[in-house]
Amino acid sequence: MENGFRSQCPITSALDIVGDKWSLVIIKQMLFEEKATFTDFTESREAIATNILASRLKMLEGFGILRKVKPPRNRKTNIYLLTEKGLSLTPVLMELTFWSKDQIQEFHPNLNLDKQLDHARKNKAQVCRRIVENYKERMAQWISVVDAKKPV
Amino acid sequence: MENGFRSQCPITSALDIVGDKWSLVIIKQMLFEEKATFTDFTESREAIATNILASRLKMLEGFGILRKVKPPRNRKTNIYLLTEKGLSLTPVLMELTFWSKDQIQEFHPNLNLDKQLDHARKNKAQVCRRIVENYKERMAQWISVVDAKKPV
DNA sequence: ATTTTTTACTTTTGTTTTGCAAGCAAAAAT
DNA sequence: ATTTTTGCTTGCAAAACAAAAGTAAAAAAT
Repeated sequence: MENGFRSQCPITSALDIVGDKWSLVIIKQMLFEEKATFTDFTESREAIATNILASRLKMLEGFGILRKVKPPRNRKTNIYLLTEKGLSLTPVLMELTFWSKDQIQEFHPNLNLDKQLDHARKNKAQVCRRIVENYKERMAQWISVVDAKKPV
Repeated sequence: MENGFRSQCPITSALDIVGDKWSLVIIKQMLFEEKATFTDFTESREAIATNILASRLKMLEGFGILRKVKPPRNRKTNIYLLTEKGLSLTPVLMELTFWSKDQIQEFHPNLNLDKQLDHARKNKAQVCRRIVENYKERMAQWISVVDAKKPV
């Protein structure tokens, strides 16, 4: 293979990128929990170590799943934004949620489940679009005019 | 948390179970590549080490994602079968496939992509059902009459 | 303008998970 | 009865992950 991927299988190759303990958790925190800066992530109760966080953010940026922007009037803080490539993992995250609700409550009775999960399950495509739109609206403030002209 | 799960988040909790390097690959090999015995897995080109394979199979069995059966007339070979809990990960695997096709071909141009992926994307629920049915038909031979009476 | 705090990391030092190679006992095939 | 196959386990090296501390630059407070 000799390009870092285990095989030619699309599933295995996807997992070669996001199939570790933290990548999808980071992406989920961005998409659903308003996390956008380095400290946002460190303040989550799902405590990821800062060294791993730094390396995962770098790796995900390298694959174009997220990108860093500087907010205007602050040269220190970085805002991490999901790209289209990252946002297109939304269906994967949704299906993991459905599976969790159906199958792992027996091991973990205290799962925090959205009350509207049944609705989401019946309207997957629509709900997925709304999640992505909501994200983009929330994050629009961080996208400078000059960025907005480029394809994300 | 104190039950082995990182948080109450359904996504994170699903990843606490199948979010490692090999679990979903093993499940994929069972569902799509006819792997059913220990040596079947070891003969795959996605070479998983036997110690890890053994520990993952044990772990997945513990979570009820797969189960072991003895084929009639052979007391040595074990057949590993996906349960309903395992089969219900099919949508996750499908979405990973779609993401792969759309987003990682640029890093991995030689992906083996099914010619019918576009059809699958437009008929997700139907294709998912067919995949599961096909799996069950293929594996029916290993399910003894006595097992078949119990819920899978 | 100087000090303090915040932010975004890096470094160090373990520990755990993964990977490789070999070994092994029971069952099946010859 | 001997050889091969099957389903693992064991021992050790390498890589990933984790906890804690440290650091340098920017921002905020004084």
